[in-house]
Amino acid sequence: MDKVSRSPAMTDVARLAGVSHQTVSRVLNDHPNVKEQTRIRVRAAIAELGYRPNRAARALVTGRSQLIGVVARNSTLYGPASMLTEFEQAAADAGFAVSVGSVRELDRSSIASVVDRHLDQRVAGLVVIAQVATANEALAEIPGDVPVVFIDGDPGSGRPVVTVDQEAGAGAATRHLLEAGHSTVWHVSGPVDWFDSAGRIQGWRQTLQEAGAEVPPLLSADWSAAEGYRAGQMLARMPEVTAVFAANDHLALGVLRALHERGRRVPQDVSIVGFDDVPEAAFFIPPLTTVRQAFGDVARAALSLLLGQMRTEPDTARHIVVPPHLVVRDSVAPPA
Amino acid sequence: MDKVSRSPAMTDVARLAGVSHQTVSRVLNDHPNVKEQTRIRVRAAIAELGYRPNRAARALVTGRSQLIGVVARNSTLYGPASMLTEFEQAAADAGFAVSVGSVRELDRSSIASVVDRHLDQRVAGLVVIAQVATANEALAEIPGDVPVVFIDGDPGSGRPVVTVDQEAGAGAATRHLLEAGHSTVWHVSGPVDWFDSAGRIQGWRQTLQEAGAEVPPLLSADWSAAEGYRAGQMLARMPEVTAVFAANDHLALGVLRALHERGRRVPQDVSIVGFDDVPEAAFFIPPLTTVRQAFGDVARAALSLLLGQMRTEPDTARHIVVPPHLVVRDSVAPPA
DNA sequence: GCGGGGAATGTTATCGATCACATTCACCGT
DNA sequence: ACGGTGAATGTGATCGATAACATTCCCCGC
Repeated sequence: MDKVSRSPAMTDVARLAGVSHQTVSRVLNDHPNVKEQTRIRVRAAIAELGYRPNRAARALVTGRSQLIGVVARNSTLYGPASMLTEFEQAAADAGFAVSVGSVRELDRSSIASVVDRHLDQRVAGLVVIAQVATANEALAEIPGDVPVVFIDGDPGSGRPVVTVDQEAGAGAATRHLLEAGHSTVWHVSGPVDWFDSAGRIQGWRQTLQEAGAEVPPLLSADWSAAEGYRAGQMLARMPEVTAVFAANDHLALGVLRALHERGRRVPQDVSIVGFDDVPEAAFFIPPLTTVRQAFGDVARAALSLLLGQMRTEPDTARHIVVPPHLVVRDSVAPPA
Repeated sequence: MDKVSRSPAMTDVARLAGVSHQTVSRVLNDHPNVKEQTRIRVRAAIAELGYRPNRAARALVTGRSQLIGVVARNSTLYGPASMLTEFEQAAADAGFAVSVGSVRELDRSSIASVVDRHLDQRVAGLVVIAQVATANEALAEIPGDVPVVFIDGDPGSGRPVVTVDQEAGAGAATRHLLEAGHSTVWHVSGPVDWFDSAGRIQGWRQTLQEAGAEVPPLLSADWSAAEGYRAGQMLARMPEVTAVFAANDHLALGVLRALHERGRRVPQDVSIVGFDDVPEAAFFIPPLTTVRQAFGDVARAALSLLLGQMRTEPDTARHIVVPPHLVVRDSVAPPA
C-alpha cells in the first residue's frame, strides 16, 4: 500500500500527528493560532518522519523561491572571493540559499546572460558585485520587479548599493602616515575604472590637500604584486619618497620587495600602508599596517536591503556605507 | 479580466498558439511527436509572451530540481576558488544552477549542516570539494539516494572522485629539474593532511628514488608565501641546494624572495618549479616554471559523473584522474 | 441559557508544470 | 471502403505546499 520510502509529505505528518495538513503548515510557518500542545505533537511527528518541506511546492504557490542569485566576476582576488563567502553565510542564516553565476568580464552581454539564468531559476533577489562602471549598463537588463542590490557598485545608479567607505579608509591610511611625520604620501592605486580604486584615490588626494601636503603623481597599476613591484622599483629610486599607500596588500607586497632589493628599509627609510588585510599581511616582512574592510558587515547589509525590498518595504536606505578600519602593525615609522 | 502583468504560464502560451498546454510542454521538452509547423507556432508564442517555464512547478512534479549543491571550504586560495567558478560554468552550460555552501573548516559537523541545507533545497546532486581526510567522515551524513561527486577527495572512499594527478604533476616537475642536470631536488610541501600535498610529496619522492637520487628532508608548510619565505631562508643558507620544487606558486614566491635576499640568483644558482600556474606566475621574477592543473577539465569530469549518477547509469568510472602539465618558463637552468 | 467573538482547526481551491491515458487524424494495405 | 497503425494532439489527474474561507470549539457577559 505504501510507496517504498517516498520522502514524507505534509499529509503524512498530519496523519501521524492526528491533525490536518493545514495545521502542519501553520506550525511550520509559526502561525500564532495553534495550541501549544498541538504544536508539540506536530513537531514530534515531523522529527519522527524526518520530514522536510518541499521547497518547490512552496515556491510554486507562494511565487517566490528561497534562492538568491549572485552575479560576480570570475575572480580569485581576495576581496570578491571573501565577499561571496560572507554573503553566502549571511544568507544561509536567513534561510536562503545562494546561487552563483560567475562571469569573466563585467560587460553588458555576459551579465545579461547570467542574470537571465538567474531569472530562469526564479530567484527571489539578485546581488550584483559590480566593481566597474561598465557593469552599470547591465542595470537595464534587470526587470524592475526583481529585488536587486549592488555591492561595490555605482552609488549614483539609483539602485540600492552597499559599499565600503573607500575614501574614509584611504583617508585613514594617508592620515596615519602624515601623523607619523611624513611630509607627503605616494599612492600606488588599483585599476582606475574600479569604483574601489577611484574612492581610494579620492580619499588619499583629499586628505593630502586638507593637510596642505603636496600631492605627488599617481602610480596606477592593476591589483597584482607584479605591478606593485614595478611601481616599487620606481619609488625606491627616489630618495624623497618616505611614505607609500598601496591600494591593496598585494601591491604593497610588491612595493615592499622592490624597496628591499634597493636596500631601502621598511619602516626605517620608507613607511608603507596597504589595504584589505589579507590573511598573510601579518606575515609580511615587516608585518603590514593596512586597512580592513568589514566584508561580513557589507554582506549582511546587502542581505538586509534585499530582504527589505522583497517585503516591498519603502526603501529606507538606498545606499549603505560600511566604514573600514585601520589595522596598525609595523610598517610605519617616522621619517629618518 | 486579465491580471496585471502576471508572468505568463504555459496555458497562456497555449492559448496564443491555439494548442493545448500539453503540446507546449512537448515543444519545451523536445518531444519528437510534434508537427514542425505547430512547433514553430508555439515557439513564436513563447517568444512573443516572453514566457519562462516555472522551474518550481516542474520540480514539483518531476521530483528533481535543476540545482547542484557545492560544498567548499570558505577559502580564497587559488585552486579552490578556480574550481568553483569552473564548475559553475560547466553546470550552467548543462542547464544547471549551482548553489554554494561554504564552510570554514572541513570537519564533520560543519559539513553536515551545509549538506543539510542543500538537501533542504532538494538539490539534484552534490559536489564536495574535500581536500582533507577529515571531510571523509561527512560521507556518512549524505544519504545514499542523492548523487554525490567528490573533487580532490580520497580515492579510496568508494564514492566517485575526480582528482588531478598530483603524483604525475610532481613527477614532471621533479624530472624536469633532474633532467636539467641537478643531482637532487628539495621540496617545500603544502599541509600534509591535504590529499593534494600528499600526492605531490609522493610523486616527488618516487621520482627521485627511481632516478637514484638522494631524497632530501621534506620542508612542509601551509600554502602561504609567508611560509615559503621561511622555508626559503633555510634553503638559501645551504649551498648544496640547487633545485627546489614548491607545492604551489605562492610558496615558490616566498622561496624566490628569500633566495633573492641572500643573493642567490634564480635560475643561475638555484632552479625552482612551482605548482598551480596562478595568473601572476608569469610575472614573477623570474617568470616561474610551474605545473598547471586543468581545473576546467576537472569540473567538467565531475559534472559528467554527477549527471551519470542522476540518470542512474551504472557508474562507468568511479574515479577520474585528470593529468596536469608542465608550463616551462625561466626559473630552471642547469646547475653552475 | 443564549448569543457573540475569537482562537483553533479543517476543507477545498490553487499554483504551473509533467505524466498517463484518451482521442483525433492521416495514410496505408487489402 | 474499411480496419489498422502510428503520429499528432488533447484531457484530466497529480505533485506538495499555501491561501481563502468555513467550521468547530470554548469561554464570557448579560
